[in-house]
Amino acid sequence: MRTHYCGELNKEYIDQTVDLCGWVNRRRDHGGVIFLDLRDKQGIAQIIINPEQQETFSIAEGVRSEFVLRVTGQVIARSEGMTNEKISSGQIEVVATNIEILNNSKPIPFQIDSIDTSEEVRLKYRYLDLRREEMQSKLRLRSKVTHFMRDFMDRNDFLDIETPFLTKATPEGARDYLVPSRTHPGEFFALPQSPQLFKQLLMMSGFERYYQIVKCFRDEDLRADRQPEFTQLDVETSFMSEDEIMSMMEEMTREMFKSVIDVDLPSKYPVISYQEAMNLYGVDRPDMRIPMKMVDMDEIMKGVDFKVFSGPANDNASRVAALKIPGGASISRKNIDKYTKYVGIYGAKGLAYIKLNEDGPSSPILKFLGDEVISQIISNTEAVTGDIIFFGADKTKIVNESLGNLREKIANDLKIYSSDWEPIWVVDFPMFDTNSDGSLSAVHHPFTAPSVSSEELINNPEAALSKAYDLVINGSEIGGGSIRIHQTEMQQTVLKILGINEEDAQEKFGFLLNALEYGCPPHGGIAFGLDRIVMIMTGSESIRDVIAFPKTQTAACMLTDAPAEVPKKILRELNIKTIK
RNA sequence: GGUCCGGUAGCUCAGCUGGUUAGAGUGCCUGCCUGUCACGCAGGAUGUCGAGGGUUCAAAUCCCUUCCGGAUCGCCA
Repeated sequence: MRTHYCGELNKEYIDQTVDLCGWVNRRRDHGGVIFLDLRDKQGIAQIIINPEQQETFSIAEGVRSEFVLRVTGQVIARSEGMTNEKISSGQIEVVATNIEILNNSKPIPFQIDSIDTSEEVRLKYRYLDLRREEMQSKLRLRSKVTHFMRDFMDRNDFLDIETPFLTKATPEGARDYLVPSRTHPGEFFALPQSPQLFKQLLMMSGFERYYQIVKCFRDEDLRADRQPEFTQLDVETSFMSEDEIMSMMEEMTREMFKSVIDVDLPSKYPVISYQEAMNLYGVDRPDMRIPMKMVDMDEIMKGVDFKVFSGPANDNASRVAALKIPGGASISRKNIDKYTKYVGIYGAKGLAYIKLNEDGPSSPILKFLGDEVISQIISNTEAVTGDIIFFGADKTKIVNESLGNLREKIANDLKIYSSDWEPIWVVDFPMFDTNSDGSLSAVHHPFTAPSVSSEELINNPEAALSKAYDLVINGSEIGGGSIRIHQTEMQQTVLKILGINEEDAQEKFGFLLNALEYGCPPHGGIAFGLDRIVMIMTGSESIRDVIAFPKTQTAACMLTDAPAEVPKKILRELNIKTIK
């Protein structure tokens, strides 16, 4: 139907006769001459209709926004002063000799070239929202990313193997999405939270290198960066060490950033331990673009006559830490109140601070600390005039979370970034987390290998570290993986520590335990969050902006109105009775 | 489950210390206009003020409940 795309036309096509197909982006009717901006997937071209072309002109008079047209015309140069720098075809225009209306359009609920439409409306008319150039380019970039991933994995001898969506509920972890079985009354499949066990089984099957770009499902509350169904690049290898896997995945991400958005990531990504990340940045996914670190104040504060600080400083489960903001003395009282409120959501009871003004330090807590302590604080934080120092003093978890998140919030508010792109590996995660009831749960997942022997593990599980690694870019956890347990005894030990008895283990994933006994190779892998990668590459605020048809915060689809009730007859077939 | 913000014309929003017939911009419709590119000018139509209940002589406005959207804590191996 077409010979060219609107967006590709430029001076080189002058005098050519072209057939264009697309949507009417805008119509400008001057009475005697009509301009149409015709839009296709490549861009926009201006069509001009002169009254001499009587038939064409009368068609153009009836054309409205978003009509679908096929336009035949001649490319001509625009005369000086009439070019449009905003569009790629702005040097030329097309004189229409014929217009065919392929379809008309009702007036659309919002303008395609306007961004200020509520997300609610955008999602309801997602097919119109996706016509916007911003959305088109984000999904184009997403396609480039997946294409690059497949190409890289294929070049490195990885096999793309599909795993089931209808599978078995996993122990621990997130809430499962369930699918009723018609043929097994009262029984349910679970949609996979990840293909974890299947990819491990593929290693036991001898494929050695597996990958898949695959949907995962978790029935948990949504966030700006969390959807109930999301996509992973899932990878598993045999006979590769942690270092070998990390270095290969580094190469993958480095080449990907270069090829997709022309960004040069460092030739070697820095590595930080979980413990150090928590101490310095308060989070396990540090944003290394921010040139600020937390400074430990426990030693300095142990003896001060100020219980708010000395209490936590002398308690092993607590800490006192400082966060210096360069140039932060200009932060207003009002904003300090705002930040105090902000850290409150993480449980902090207050936010002490010292401002370093021209005329010396100023702070409501100066009188409690004394000159010597204050000068120690200033020297330890390397603070200078014009800075502000914030303090956290509480349970370690509260201090880390409040100062860690405050660090990111202030950096964003004040635009304190030392660079644009900073990847970092976080390693040496603990194996287990202690629950409120004293029981243990896996930090990564129950198949992650510890970096200690099974004797050491059972003797002191809380202290054991795992062979897990997360890749963090700009404070966003974009990938995580581990070396897996490949020996039955170790796997049983871990399950035992997690409080899963042998019977339960057999019932829940006996297949994996059995498979371990038939020559399971050492193996490990990683999974990348595709949506989050595309988010940071496109600078999107919301994960919904990089997914064609996303769900709202209540996990509903505004377009299709899913989820929906189903006829009683169908429920009966599935042996399901609803309570409500 | 908790906290916070929002819901008024197709869209974006103002109005909210209660008080005449609920406004603006934009879109839409009509007319005029031969160089615009967010064209311009003139005129016109368009509202369950998210829903339900309450207070009141009177509710978009105050109170309660509820639904929807968003941010976030918990949750997310």
